[in-house]
Amino acid sequence: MKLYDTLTGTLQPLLRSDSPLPRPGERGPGGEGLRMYVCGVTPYAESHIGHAMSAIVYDVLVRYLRWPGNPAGGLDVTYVSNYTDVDDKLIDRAAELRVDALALAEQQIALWEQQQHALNLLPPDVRPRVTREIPAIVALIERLVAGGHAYATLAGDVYFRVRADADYGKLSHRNIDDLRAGTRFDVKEQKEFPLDFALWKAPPPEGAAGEPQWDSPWGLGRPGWHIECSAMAQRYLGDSIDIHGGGLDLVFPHHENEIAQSESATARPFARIWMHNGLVQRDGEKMSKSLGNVVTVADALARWSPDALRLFVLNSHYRSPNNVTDEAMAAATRAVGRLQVALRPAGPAGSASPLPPGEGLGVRGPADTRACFVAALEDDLNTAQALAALFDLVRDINRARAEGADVAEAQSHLRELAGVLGLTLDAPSDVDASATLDAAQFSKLAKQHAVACGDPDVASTIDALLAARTGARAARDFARADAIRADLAAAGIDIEDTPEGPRWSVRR
RNA sequence: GGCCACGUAGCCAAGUGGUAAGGCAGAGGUCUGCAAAACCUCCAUCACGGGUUCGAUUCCCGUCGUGGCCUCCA
Repeated sequence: MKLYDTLTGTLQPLLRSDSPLPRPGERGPGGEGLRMYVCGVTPYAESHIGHAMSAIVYDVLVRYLRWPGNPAGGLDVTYVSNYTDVDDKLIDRAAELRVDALALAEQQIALWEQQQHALNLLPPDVRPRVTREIPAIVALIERLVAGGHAYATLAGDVYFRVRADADYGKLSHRNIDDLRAGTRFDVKEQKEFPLDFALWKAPPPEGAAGEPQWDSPWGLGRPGWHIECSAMAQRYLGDSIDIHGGGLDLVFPHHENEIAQSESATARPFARIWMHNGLVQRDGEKMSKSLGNVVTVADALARWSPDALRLFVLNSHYRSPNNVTDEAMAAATRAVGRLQVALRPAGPAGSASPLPPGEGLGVRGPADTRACFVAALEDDLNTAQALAALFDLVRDINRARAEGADVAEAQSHLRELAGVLGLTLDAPSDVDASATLDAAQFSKLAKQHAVACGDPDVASTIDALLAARTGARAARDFARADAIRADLAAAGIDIEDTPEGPRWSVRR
């Protein structure tokens, strides 16, 4: 598999002959498999669809790498993603809300974890939090100070010495002079150099009201923004990792500073591949609080299914910006429906197909679909192309089924490949969905059409109405049949007549 | 001001030095009592202007436009 590496600006092979990676169940030379670290959220406010997009991208990468169907035969991946639960924004936000900063973080983390589950995101193997990693962070800072890469000030802050890092700027492809020209710092801080950044922050002179703080060799304080990721990646994955991921907006300064810290401390390459996902836009504009166009994960889940959201994300390349529009989301919703329809059982049992499995499946067939799917993902995780292969298989399945062929095998391929992308394709049960509809409205409909129904629940009422419609059709009373259908449609129930009888579904 | 991406059909969006996947929408057809679903067919010359090349949407330069980063951000 090749992935685009921000550091070199090129596609890099993930698996190199000089660094054989272990298979599932095996242990690598260092006792670890493929090591992947992804920068998680700062839990100071509700997560938005940008966080969801990022999480979905890395989720698919992990699923694919672990999938036995990939050319490497499935890899043992250790996936670490952090929570930065101590941070300026978090402290400011807590002060605004007059709540405890750590409590705010706790609450937001709980919400986001619930949403991650709803989004069918695999939990990372390790979810470290800054507040629980202070010793590792302090140890790393001490190491940097000892090596001359950092210095403490009289105020009790510790700064990273950017000028001591010869290749500072290599990840974001800038040089110190360009960066310096753009600085807007007040130089009242006791920095040696304007670009030096904080590793450890002493409480402000006016007092650290409500700020979390810990003891350290430099006095009370808290970690700076970037050091936590260096420390946590190192603790859980080692000095050198295989993949480091995050949003494109983290390239500078966050990842630039991480690479500076980690490599200054260890003198070893920090990550083999730096992966960055593009950012979500809303109607062509950046999502931001000031524009008031932030779509939270809760908003998104209320409007669109997890599969639709995921398909929307995967329909474009992970490095491109992804523009969320109502129209695009509606298209994704319909597309998910198309995948679901292809997975419906072929027909009534007993009408067993005379064709052996695999026959009649068009020119492509499941094997070719798999090959296209794999080739697409091998090439820098081209999920859009992988999806195209899935839709080709959908067409083949529908066509073959119409011809009476046995499509069960092809369907299981479709289900498996969709699963690699994290698509569940489980349509929520219509009976369940109907429970949320207005029962009174439907019983009124039943009365209107003079249909008797013993059970008051919506699903039973619909079944009774449908039975009446079927009777009307048999009697060629199409006016009555169509009136029932029209009234159900007006109430949000769609009807399809199939060889097995009428099928109803809740319109979403 | 500095750095960097991108600009493909009505919309979303892959991709390639030799005339462009897929999804949604639309048109016609098959099926259906009529629909729906499904299937078949149709629907773009790739922002604009130069250049390199036998040939560019794909490479180079410029223009315009959009977006990102440079300060917090997935």
